[in-house]
Amino acid sequence: MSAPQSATAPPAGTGNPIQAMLEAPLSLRERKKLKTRQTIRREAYRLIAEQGYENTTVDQIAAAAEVSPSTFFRYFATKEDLVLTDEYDPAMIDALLARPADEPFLRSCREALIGLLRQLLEHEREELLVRMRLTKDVPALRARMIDSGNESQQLYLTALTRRAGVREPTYAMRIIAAAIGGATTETVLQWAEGGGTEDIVELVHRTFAILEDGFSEA
Amino acid sequence: MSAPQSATAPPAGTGNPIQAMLEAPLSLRERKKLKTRQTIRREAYRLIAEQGYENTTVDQIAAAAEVSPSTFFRYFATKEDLVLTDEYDPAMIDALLARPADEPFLRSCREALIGLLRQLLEHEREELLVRMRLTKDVPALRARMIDSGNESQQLYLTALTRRAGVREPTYAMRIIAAAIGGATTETVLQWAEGGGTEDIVELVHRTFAILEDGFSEA
DNA sequence: CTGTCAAATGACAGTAACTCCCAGAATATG
DNA sequence: CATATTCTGGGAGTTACTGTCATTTGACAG
Repeated sequence: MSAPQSATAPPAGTGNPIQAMLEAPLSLRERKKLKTRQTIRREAYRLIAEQGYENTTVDQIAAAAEVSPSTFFRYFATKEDLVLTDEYDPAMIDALLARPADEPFLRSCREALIGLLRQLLEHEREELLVRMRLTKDVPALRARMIDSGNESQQLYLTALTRRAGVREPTYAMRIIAAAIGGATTETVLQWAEGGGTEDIVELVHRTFAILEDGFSEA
Repeated sequence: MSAPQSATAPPAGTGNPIQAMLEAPLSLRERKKLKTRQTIRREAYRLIAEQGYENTTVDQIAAAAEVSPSTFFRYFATKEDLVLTDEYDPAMIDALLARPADEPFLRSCREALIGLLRQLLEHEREELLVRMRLTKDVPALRARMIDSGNESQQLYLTALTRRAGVREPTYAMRIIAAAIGGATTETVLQWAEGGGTEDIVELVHRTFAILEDGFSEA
C-alpha cells in the first residue's frame, strides 16, 4: 500500500453532490474505507457480469475483494444493497423544493428529474445503466427497488407535503405521489431496457405529457 | 374427513371466480390438497398474528399445520407467498376486458376495480384486511407486493395491450399502466391503514378523479 | 517515537429460508 | 386386486445474514 501524500485538502468542489463526498479532506481511515467499498462493488459487478446475480455468492465477492464475509456485510447490509443503494434521493428532494412554489407540481417533478438525470448521465452513465438493467431483470432487486422505502414515491410525497407546508400528507397527495412514482420508475426502466440508446430526457417529457392530459390517449 | 357425495357436479356457480374453484367437482386428492393449503395458511396467519411475521419460522408453521417443512414449500414457493398469492388477477383482467371497448380506459379500470373489490369485501373482507395490513408493515412483503410480477401494473398493461389489439405495448401504455397501478395499490393500502373503516368504493372514486384531471389539484 | 484508545477486521458459530433427492405412503386407474 | 402416479417426510446441503470476541490498524497525545 502506497504512502499517503500528506493530509492537505484536495481542490474545491463543483457543487455536484456526488463529487462533493469525494472531495472532502479524508483521513487515512476514511480513504481506506472508501477504497474497500469501491473494491467490493467493483469486484461484485465484475463477478455478476460473468456469472449472473443469483449465481454469485457473497463469499465469492468477499474473496475477490480480499475481505472477509463479515466485512462485506459491514459495508453492505444486504447483497441487494450492492446494486440498490442510492445516493441521489436527498439531491432529488432538494431539486424538487428548489422549484418555484407556484409552478404546477407535475412540471416541478419533470424538471427536477431531468436535472438530476443529466448530472447522473454525465458522471456515471455506464454504472447507472448496469444497475437499471439488473434491477429490471433480477426479481429480488426489482421488488426492492420499487419498494416505497427507498423509492421515488416516498420522495415525491415528501416534497409535496413540505411544499404544502403541512405535516401529514392528504389522501390526494399520496395518490399523486404513487402515480408519479410509478410512472417515473417505469420511465427509467424503459430507458435501461432500450440499452440507454434513447434520449432519456425525451422519454421523461413524453411521460409527463401523458400524465398531464389525464390519460386521454388510452 | 367426510365422504364425497358422489362425483356428480355441484350446483352451478354464480359467476364469482373465487367460488367457482370451490364448486368444481373435486377428487379426494384435490380436496385434501385444498384442505392442506388452507390449514397451512390458517395456522400461519394465527402464528403471525401472535408473534409477528419475521418471528414466525416456516418450521413453526409446518409443525402447527402438521406437515413437514418440505411439504410447506410444495404448497408455497416462499414464505412471502403465504400472504401475497393472489387468486384475483385473472378475474381482474376479465373484468377489464368485459368493459365496452370505447369506454375511456380510466373509467374501465375504475369500474372493474370496484366490481372486484365489492366481491372480495363480501366474501373475505377480514382476510383481505389482514393481508393488506401485513403488506404495508413488513418490508419484505411490501417490496414483493409492488413488484410488477404479480402486480396490478402488469395487469393493467395486459388489458390495455389486448384491448388495443396489438402484441407489444406502446411506451404510453406502459406509463399509463405504471401510474394507474401505483395509484390503485396505494388506494388499497390506504384503506387498510384506516382499518377498513372508510368506504373503499368512495376512495377508488377519489383516486380516479385525481388521475383524470391531470393532477391539477397539486 | 511510544503508549493508549477507538474503530475496523477476521474467524467462528449459529439461524432461517430454501433446494435436492430418495424412499415410502396414499390415491387413482384398469 | 395390481400397478402406476402423485404426495409426503426425512435428511443433507447451500446461502444469506447475525452476533460475539480476539486481533489488528489507524488516530492522537505526550
